[in-house]
Amino acid sequence: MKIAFFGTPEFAVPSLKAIIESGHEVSLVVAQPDRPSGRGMKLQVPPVAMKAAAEGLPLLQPAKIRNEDFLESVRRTESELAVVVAYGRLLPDALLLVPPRGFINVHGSLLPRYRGAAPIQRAIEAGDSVTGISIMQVDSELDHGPVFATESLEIVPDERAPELAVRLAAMGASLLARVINEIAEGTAHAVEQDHSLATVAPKLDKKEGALAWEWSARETYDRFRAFYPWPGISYRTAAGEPLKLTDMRPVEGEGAPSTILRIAPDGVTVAMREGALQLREVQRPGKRAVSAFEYALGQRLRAGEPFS
RNA sequence: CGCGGGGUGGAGCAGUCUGGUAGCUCGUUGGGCUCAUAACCCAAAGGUCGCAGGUUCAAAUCCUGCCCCCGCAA
Repeated sequence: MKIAFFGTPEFAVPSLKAIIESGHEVSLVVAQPDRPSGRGMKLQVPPVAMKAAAEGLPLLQPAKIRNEDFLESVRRTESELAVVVAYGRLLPDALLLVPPRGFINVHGSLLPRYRGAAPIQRAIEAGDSVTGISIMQVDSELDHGPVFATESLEIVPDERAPELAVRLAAMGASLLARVINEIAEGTAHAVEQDHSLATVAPKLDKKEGALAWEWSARETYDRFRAFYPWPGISYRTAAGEPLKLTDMRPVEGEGAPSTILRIAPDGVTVAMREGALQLREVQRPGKRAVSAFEYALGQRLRAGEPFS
């Protein structure tokens, strides 16, 4: 089959690779445009675009996909099927109608749970111990179409979003390859989602990473794992300066929230609403990340006083 | 030319605005005490204050250029 591929970040690369290796023809790769980012605002090439270039595949990085020019260039590929994995934009209905077999999507959750932009992070944030991959037919509503296949994956206790994303991306790629073959053979079967069970996983917002002392140690740690490395968990010190908490773990302990229970080389333990957090590494703006112990030394923090 | 912060004994920081004997906590070494998980007491060693140039009687501190590290934003 001729297959068009829509995707942008690292998460989508294994799926693209799986299609290439499946022997089907990748007729076109579409990724978001190169965007300035990072210090100095240098132009960054999305991982999928890099992979496409390295494989010598036809590549488009349109700024707008809601126009006739773009639709026409997809039509010209005469693709039978299109695959979308974390492309980063909603696809217009007119585009969905172009390939005869439509679009299928690799989604990082067990649908109908966690529809939306950040399924992996939201599963970790919620403290879930299991998540998974769903391969579904794209329809005009967000992550709403019938599901061809799912596979679940255990979230290991201390796992952070990037590690889980890597494992899910690999799993998604092999499940995708299987579904594509079933579609090619005509044996694929999609089941409508139970929409009454649907939940939404909105994209992460920077503000969500602002630590509140009313959080329990457990909640904080789950958020930390979900929001790592971005937006991360940060705290505003008494001096009004933001402090990123770049490594932590929940520990036993109790006290008035924000009280420093212990300062030791392996970390600074601070009481939360429930339980305590051992802060292991922190980072001040403009500074490199240092162990929480070193931070405490430099800031002259003392056990028994509030953390700042 | 996107905005901004920082480079001070081994570590983390203060001191820079208002030039004039280099300071704090920790670590290290030696000694005492000892049940000591950073945090018992005493003492000591250890610094070309990122690099180069300039201003000045005098520069960590003011000016210029360069190198390195990092945050924001996306």
